[in-house]
Amino acid sequence: MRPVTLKEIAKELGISVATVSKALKGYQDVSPKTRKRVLELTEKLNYSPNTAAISLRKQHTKTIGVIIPTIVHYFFSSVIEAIIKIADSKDYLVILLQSDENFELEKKQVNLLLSKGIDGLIISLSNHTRTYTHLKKLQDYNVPFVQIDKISKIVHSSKVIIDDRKAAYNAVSYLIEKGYKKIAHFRAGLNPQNSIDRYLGYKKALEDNDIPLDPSLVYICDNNRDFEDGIFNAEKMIKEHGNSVDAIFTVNDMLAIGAIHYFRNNDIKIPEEIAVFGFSNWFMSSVISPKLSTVNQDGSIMGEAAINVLFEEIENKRAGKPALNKTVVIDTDLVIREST
Amino acid sequence: MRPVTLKEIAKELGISVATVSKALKGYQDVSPKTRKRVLELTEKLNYSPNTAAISLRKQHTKTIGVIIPTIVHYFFSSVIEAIIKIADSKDYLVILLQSDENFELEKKQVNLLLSKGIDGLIISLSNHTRTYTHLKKLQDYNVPFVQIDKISKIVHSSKVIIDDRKAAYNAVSYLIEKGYKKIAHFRAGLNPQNSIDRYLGYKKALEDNDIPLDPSLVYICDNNRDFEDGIFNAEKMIKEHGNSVDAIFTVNDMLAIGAIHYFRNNDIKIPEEIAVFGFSNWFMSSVISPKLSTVNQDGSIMGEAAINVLFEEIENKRAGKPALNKTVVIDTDLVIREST
DNA sequence: TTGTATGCGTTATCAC
DNA sequence: GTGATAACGCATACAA
Repeated sequence: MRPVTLKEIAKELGISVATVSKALKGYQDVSPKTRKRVLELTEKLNYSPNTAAISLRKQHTKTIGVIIPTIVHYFFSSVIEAIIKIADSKDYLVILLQSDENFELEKKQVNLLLSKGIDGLIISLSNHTRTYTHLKKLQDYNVPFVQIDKISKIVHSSKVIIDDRKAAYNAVSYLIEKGYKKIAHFRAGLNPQNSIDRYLGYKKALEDNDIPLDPSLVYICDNNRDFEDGIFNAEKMIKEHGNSVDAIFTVNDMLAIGAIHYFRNNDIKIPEEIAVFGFSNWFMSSVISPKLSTVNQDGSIMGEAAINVLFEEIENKRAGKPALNKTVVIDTDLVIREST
Repeated sequence: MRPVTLKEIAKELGISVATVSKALKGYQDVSPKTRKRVLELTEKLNYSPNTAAISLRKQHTKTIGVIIPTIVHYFFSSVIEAIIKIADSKDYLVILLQSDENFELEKKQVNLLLSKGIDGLIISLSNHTRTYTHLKKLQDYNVPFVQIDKISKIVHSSKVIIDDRKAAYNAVSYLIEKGYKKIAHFRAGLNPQNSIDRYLGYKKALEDNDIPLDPSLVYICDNNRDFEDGIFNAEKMIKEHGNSVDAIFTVNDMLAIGAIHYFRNNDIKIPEEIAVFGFSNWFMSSVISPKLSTVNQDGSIMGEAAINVLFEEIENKRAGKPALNKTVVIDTDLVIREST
């Protein structure tokens, strides 16, 4: 069985394709009687228009692309879920691609999506993205896009982010207020903007409280195995600093959980001997023991904001106006649990 | 800037569209000189063919659909990741939809995808799907699809599943061998095939070891808040049976983790006083304390199998052959950790 | 070796 | 109120 087409409907009814089309679209210049016949038959035959033909004709696809570094990730999958839900409710479909933190792949995927003719794109950059010709290309072709979470500040586009610096600042300030003095930081690689900003927030909080920054307390965890990295660096830290460190602020929850894992296995009490503060508020962080204090970063809210901004941009483009290039900053808050 | 078309290339070169098209497709009946000119110009102008036009012309879209009950879920997101990766490597795009365990939505999404003209579909049914006209419709329109994980046995299609019954049987048998005698079961709702089969495996293992099935030890957890459900039913169980129960086998890890949470908060020692055996091997299960024994169910492997079978079906259809309707059973194994 | 013509399914313009 | 017809961009059978 093949999908029924306008032509077949028209033939069956003994009228022209044009009339059928107009009847379906509710044009006023078609007689009620004809409209009724058309509607009945299309209903009966379960007609649904061919998307490719519409895309070709109307030059839009009603689909948007989403490129994300990793899908199996509590935060990102929440983002994706929100995007898909809202897109679906507006009859947009979403094509999901995973860059795998691989810049070349990311570039290829943008091109793929471009040739596919998506109506818009939501993208979170890989950790290794340092050139932006692929994003420029989107601009050249006038494809609306919004960067989320891991963004490039120098590319002009709409953005949805959290204020990483401020969030980190707040977390570390909280630790200091609580009386912790020697606070280590487990950061990610040198490149991702997130990692930089969270580090900067950490640094600023120390400065503002007259605690000198000790570079030997900053551990770079960048081999993409966060849990193991957390264990590894916790061990390293204890070797290098004994039990003098009284708190750690980690760039994400997984690293924190790895560290907690190490401390528990080595009978180091949390938070008595060392406090641990994470970042993201993964579901997991409320389930492990001790429950992790962390920065709450809500994926659903970010996803929702992203798709809404994207729709605004699409709307805007349709109206012939220039891109909005707005930046939405999502609120974060501190979730204090047992680990601090 | 608009994407360049064949027509423009042809005009620029002073040749016909047909020749350009053929040159690009590597047909032999075009002179090397012409081909070279075409290739150079398309390269320079960054030509990439319009997907809608190709879809319309060739009656395929090079995209497949995926419908999943919940995206934010370790197992399913692993499945999705694997599907996307392999699809991407074969230049197929994937449209992802979430049914949210909602049957009406699932139906609507199948129709949406159908009118979109996907080349194939991978679907995992919602817990509330009990009629299958939407799947039949896929068959009517001859759209290859494969059911995964949560499937309907009565719908004929390719399937990728695990042997839930056997896996559950093995888990419970292990518990019995270990000496546990009064083994409770936290199951999911009455409908999903998974839940039924795991229950059946549990039951069979008891029978084969001459342990009478005690219906009061089977708890139905079906309000979609697994962690809380685990806590709630653990409490209920203790109230009803005191400390006479010495093990629980749960239909998924989240439920197990909820139960563990309750036991720890109430100073019930695991596994000394009660053992807990989960199902799925979520990442989390190796990170909590005590580490959870569980059935390992690998999402990547299932995703990979699903997309490969789907491609086989697509290939098959293209060759004009009838659907394969093959069933792939993915191996599971027991991961024994600290909770048993 | 190249070009012409046709059709994929739909929409929109314009004539009737 | 209805119907040809062209166009969207591409691929292909056939003619030249």
